[in-house]
Amino acid sequence: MRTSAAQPHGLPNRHPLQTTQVDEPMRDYVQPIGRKLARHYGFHPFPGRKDPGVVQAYIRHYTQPDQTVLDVFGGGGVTAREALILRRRAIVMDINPVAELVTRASVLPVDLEKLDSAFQTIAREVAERILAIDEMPAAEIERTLGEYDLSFLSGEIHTLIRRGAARGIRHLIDLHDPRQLLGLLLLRDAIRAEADDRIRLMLRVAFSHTLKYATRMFKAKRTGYWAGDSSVFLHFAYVVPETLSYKNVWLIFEHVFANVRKGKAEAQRLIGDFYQEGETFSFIRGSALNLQQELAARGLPANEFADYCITDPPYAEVIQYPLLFSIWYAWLDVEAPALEQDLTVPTRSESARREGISEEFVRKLTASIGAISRALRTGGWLTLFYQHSNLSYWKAIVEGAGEYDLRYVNLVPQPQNVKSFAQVKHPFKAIAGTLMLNLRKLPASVHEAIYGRPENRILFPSLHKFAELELQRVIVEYLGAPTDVIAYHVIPALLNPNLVSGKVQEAVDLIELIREQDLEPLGAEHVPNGEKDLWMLKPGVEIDPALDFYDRLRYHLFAFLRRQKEATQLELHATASEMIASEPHRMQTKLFELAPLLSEFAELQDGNWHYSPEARRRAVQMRLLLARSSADELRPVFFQADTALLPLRMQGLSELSSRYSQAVDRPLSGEYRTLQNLLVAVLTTIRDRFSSQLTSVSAIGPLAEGIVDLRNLELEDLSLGLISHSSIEDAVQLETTLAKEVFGRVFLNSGIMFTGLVRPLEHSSWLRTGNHITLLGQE
DNA sequence: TGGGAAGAGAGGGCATAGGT
DNA sequence: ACCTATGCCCTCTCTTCCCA
Repeated sequence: MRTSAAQPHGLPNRHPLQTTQVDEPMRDYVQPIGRKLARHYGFHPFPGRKDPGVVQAYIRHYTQPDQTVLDVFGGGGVTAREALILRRRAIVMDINPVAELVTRASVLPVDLEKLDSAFQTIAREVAERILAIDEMPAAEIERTLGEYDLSFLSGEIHTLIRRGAARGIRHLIDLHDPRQLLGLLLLRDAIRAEADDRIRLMLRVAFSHTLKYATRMFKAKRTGYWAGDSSVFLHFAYVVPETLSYKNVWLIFEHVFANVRKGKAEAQRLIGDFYQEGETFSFIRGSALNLQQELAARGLPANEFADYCITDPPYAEVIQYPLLFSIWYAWLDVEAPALEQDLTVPTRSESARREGISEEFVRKLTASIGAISRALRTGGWLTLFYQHSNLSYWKAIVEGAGEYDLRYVNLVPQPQNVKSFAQVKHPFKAIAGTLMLNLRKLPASVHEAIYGRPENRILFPSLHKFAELELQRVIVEYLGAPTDVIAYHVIPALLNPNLVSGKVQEAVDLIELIREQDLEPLGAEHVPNGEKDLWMLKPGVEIDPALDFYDRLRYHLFAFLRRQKEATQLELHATASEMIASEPHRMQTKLFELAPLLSEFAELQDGNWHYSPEARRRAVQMRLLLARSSADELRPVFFQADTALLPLRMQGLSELSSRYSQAVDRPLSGEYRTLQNLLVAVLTTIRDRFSSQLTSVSAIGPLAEGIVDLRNLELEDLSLGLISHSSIEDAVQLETTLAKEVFGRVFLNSGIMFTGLVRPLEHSSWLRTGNHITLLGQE
């Protein structure tokens, strides 16, 4: 046991580094906000976009305004935009010149009136001529094309991105129908004539966006004029469908320009005058491998300048970015980046595939992480998006990072709002989201003092380790777990990140193996009142420190009390102290009462705590309702409640909880969590504001009858038990207030449109008829 | 060992309804 | 007229699995 007698009261100081960074990593997933922001979606179809809500939440958590956020694989520029909007300085890097074009264009201040008049000028110049191409005889098109220098499209398309029907296509010029080609040339020259650099930049973004529709790779759908997609974004390859989906270049440009303008206006409104080139924003075109050199060449500080880095590295050869963008490089007349400087390795050799990991890629990725580490201040965080089924890369990243003082802290599974058709088709097998890898730049000793992890320990070097952690998480979070709960939680977790590729039996065997090693049932003599037996961790098993500290402490006390059946306050304090002492950095948090933790599985009688299966059941149901949701901040509010009304509310909530867990199986799971969070917010607010007037909150109507589509949740579905001497007038008044204040407030806070909830008058008439409100499970 | 079947993969956009 | 949420639709290549 570690002690720190040198410090007063035996409490160690905060770790010796005076950093401005938070010690706590992000621990929970973020509610994705999807594609509704015009500044990200519609502005440019740059592939690999990340959910802006996730990026926002991470930047907010890890930084303060005016601190510096770094992204060395900037891509479409989400990090840059969100950082500036949040008033953080952004330094963004990418090797791809198109990434620079899109990112710069989205954050630069642009005079929108000038932009509009520039568009009008171009329209006057070429709109009619481009529209007339559709009526032009083929021979005349050929003759006109002959006047242009088309050598910029003579480049050969790499075989790695040429697929299927596109095998008949060899050069970039083959990708266009002659009419598209002529239209694009006219448009390009008109844009080139624009004198204002920033306006021209915006027009070039619209032009590059136009390229998505103006190639033979675009396949239109039967419905709608713009419906369809280009194979570049659909398959990350050049695929040409059998039938040509031709659209006139001017009509495309007009359509696309409107979207670009809309996204620009939105970003500009939010960034305002915070943008200052070189001051609050820098874009560095170059390879992440050369971060320090590129910064130094621009007279920028190269080391220890960034407070936080969030980035989404390419993963090996999944997408061949340097090859995929060749059509943009040609049309935008920008220099293609050198292949050897790119991280992705353009190879598909059989041997590389069998080995499952490309050494060259790992070497480059590790070097990039080294460059990030040098750029970070000590104590700074690095968040990596990890979306790859091959765990070898994961291991390589974590091991490699340690060499640069970047140490693994934790990992958060992050669901995405946007579901691929693969996910819709195979909800339990396809990758359901991203893993967020949080690392921190700290010397090993400090890192261990804070996070209690030996530096050489890799969290998930194997499937076995992953399964072990998931199993521990279920047992620790839910205070022991019966067999079926283990199966229902751990197996999907194993299947979800695609670690076992549908090999359910293998996962089951693995769980069985771990169970034999690490778990034990407590035995019938310890199970009171016919309670289902719970699997517990064997006493010697070390609980993974990546799990939440309070969860672990609560579990520790739970396991102790379940063995002892009853214990004095003193014994429990001794047990807790022993565990806290093994993690001295925890002592700095203010001394807390054990009672709230204990009350989740025990009752106080005659000065002794007695194990109570009923208390555990209630607590677990609450945790299931609140578990792993962004409503985490609400959790303490619930458990702090010290009023006689709590049991009744718990009853209603428990029932709701079980209804909702049935609803999870329905194809709603995307919306399910949002609505669950919403409901928790509603109920919490009701509790906070109206507890003096209410005796209970429970579910009625469709909610009480069975599985219900949560999207149809309405005020009537919540039953409010009024104190007995309330008059009807009081009730109506209360409802009106609820509808206006509670649901209105939920709308404001969560940003979720839920106007259907506000129907006070109808609900009032329901009350006036003298109906009794039925509490669930009672008369 | 060969052949066939099935699985899986860096999402995205338009149409529509219903609201403001 | 405009905004927002929701519904629905869309690919082809390559690997792995299964069975003869």
